[in-house]
Amino acid sequence: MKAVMGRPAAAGAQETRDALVRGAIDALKEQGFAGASAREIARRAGCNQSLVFYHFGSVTNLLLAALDEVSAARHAHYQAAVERATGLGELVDAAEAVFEEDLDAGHIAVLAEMIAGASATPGLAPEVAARIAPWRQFAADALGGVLSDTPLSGVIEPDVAAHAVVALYLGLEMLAHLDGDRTAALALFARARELAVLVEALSGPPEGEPGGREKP
Amino acid sequence: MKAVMGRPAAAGAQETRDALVRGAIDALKEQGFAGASAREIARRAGCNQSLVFYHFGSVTNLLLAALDEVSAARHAHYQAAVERATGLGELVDAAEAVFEEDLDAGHIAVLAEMIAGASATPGLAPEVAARIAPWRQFAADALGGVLSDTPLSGVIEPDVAAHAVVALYLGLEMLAHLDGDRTAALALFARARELAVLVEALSGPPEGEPGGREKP
DNA sequence: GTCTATACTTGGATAGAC
DNA sequence: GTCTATCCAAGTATAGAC
Repeated sequence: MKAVMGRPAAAGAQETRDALVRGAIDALKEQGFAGASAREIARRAGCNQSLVFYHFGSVTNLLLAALDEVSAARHAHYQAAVERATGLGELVDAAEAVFEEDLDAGHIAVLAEMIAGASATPGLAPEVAARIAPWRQFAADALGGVLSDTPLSGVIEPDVAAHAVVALYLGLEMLAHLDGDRTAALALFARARELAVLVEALSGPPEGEPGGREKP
Repeated sequence: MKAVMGRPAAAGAQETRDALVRGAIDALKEQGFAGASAREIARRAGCNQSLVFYHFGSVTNLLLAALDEVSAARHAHYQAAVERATGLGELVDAAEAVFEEDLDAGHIAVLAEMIAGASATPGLAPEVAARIAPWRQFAADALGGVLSDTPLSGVIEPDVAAHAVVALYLGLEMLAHLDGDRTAALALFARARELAVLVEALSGPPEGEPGGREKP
């Protein structure tokens, strides 16, 4: 009843891999790229340092696996949050909620530290860049779907704005993490919401959903 | 004819300090926080590794000195560029010009790497944060002076927007540096300029400068 | 002030026992 | 698959000669 599937027989291998990835995420979040050593990650994972190399070949590969994990989890989560948003204001709401979650979980910190650390390790930059491209694409899709109904559609290109959103997201995370204070970022989301509803008002109420919402 | 002033007698001391600071800036830019070691910096400065500790006490102190140097140079330069801008559109122009200069000189990279690296070294975060506060303040002043004449003055608070500007600046630098391509950032500045002149048009032409500019 | 030499520490990576 | 033991490279920092 064992080793019947394609999965290798040994017990706990996947658990160890997961623990190492989790440890890498936490290490990047709390100690940065420079502090995310094989020894530190293994300590957090509760296993031996050599397992980093057994399972991932190198520390760099493990860090990239951590970035993959975060990217996949985020993509699914963003998708769900954004699909619920019907207008620009709701999109800002979704962005704020997701921003706080990411901040707590250290997801954006992983991204930021990997970008900053890419300068140190030859060949790492393109790998990181390839894993960021989907984020930009996703932001572009979300913005494109919402901006089309507003007067901004003529002056704002979704992919240009998406680049700004990703950059802003990154910068806000770094500043918030630096001084352990996210109130400045939250104030910004609040203002963005005001601007969003202002723009929505300019575009005029669409034919659907005139006010009260009734189920047919 | 020597050692008459308050300056210590020895020759070339200040030159060495400057070379080390310059080496630290370049190392942070090209190899990141993790690659900015005493040995690497000294190699770039063309001197011995031990001089880092003689002049600055520790690598961390040298990196902070590099951040100080960049901050001071930037502040003076921004001031001059912003004072020339009379409207929102010209402010965007100034921001773009300064952004490219900073990108080339590695100034923002120093900032970004120090923020990212602050997680690795205990006690570094508040030091870095203290050196960023003036940037935010400066952006707030520049925005406050320009926004007051536009319809945005009611919905945008200068210090909130300043935080966003600093964060965006940081994020754009990181992304541009990551894939060695600043076209996405430049496209963003182009769109921002369009939006700026659009807002300026909404606020109506002010009494001064109706069109042609004549010297009285 | 600058250099060489060196002590000490940490980290990446591999070999081999279990 | 996991551990211990170990090698080697690189980094911080200090001491002492010049």
